[in-house]
Amino acid sequence: MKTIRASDFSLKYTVESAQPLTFIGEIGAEGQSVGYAYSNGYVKVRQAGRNLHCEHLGRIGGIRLVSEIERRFGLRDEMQKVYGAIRDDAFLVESMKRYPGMRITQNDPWETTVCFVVSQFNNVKRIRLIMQSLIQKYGEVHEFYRDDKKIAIRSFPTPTALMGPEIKELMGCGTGFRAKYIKGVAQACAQSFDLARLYSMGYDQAKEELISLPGIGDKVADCILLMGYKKGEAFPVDTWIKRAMERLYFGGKKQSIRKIHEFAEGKWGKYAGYAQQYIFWHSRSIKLS
DNA sequence: ACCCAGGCGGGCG
DNA sequence: CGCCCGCATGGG
Repeated sequence: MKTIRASDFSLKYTVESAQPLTFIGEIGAEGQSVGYAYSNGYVKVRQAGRNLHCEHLGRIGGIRLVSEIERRFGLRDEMQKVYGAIRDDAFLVESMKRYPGMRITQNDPWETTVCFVVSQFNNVKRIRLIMQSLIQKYGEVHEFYRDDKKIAIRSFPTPTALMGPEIKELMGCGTGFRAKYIKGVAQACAQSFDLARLYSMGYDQAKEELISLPGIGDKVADCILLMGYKKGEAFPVDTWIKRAMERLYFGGKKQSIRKIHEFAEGKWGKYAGYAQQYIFWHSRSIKLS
């Protein structure tokens, strides 16, 4: 068990706000406990005020626990700079007031890719169900012992595990018409496409690479770049963001996705991803229409 | 019954 | 480019 001190951080808002949706267990009313499976291990994090209590079972990729938690939950982001950069609008100020400490997480690129391929033309609750269903059906089981109690955890299925099944079979997990994309992306990532290569690429090039994969377009690519690779200039434009941006900055007039990208890049630069997250979660919660 | 959900691919002008 | 359509599935 390790304890990390963290200010300007809310585990609850961070995990609830529809970022990659594969955590284990529920966020309670207190909001303060969450578990994640790793390729051969399990991490549990609980927040009590400014203290973040972390424990792990098994390995977590050979990385130090504290360092991994800091990286994953965005604890190294300088929130005062973030807030300063996006505080130029009443809507954003209100969102920051409602969800203080909501951070952009950084998740496994492969898991993030599948998550946002599944997200297209779908809703948050069902995305969570589908991801859990894929894990249950195709994830590898790992067993750990704590206090003589056996704990079994399934990790997220590898590309190889998801390229094998027939499309019909993948649809059994509720993936619908996205099954063919999942299979296609899995095949590419298992054989020729190296997701790890994108870490060192610039935003534009990495985005172009991702869009070459089946089922990944402008919006899904931005989600992967933001929440898988932590490229801060990524600005995913979904239906909520498009509506909100048109209303907030274009007098309610319809805009093309490209126009919205240009505006966001000019206004927020490398903090655009954070602006997006605060606009997205707030407009969704108040059902801005 | 109808509408929508963190879109994408393909076809058209 | 921009526009339009179909697409699986489940919940309001």
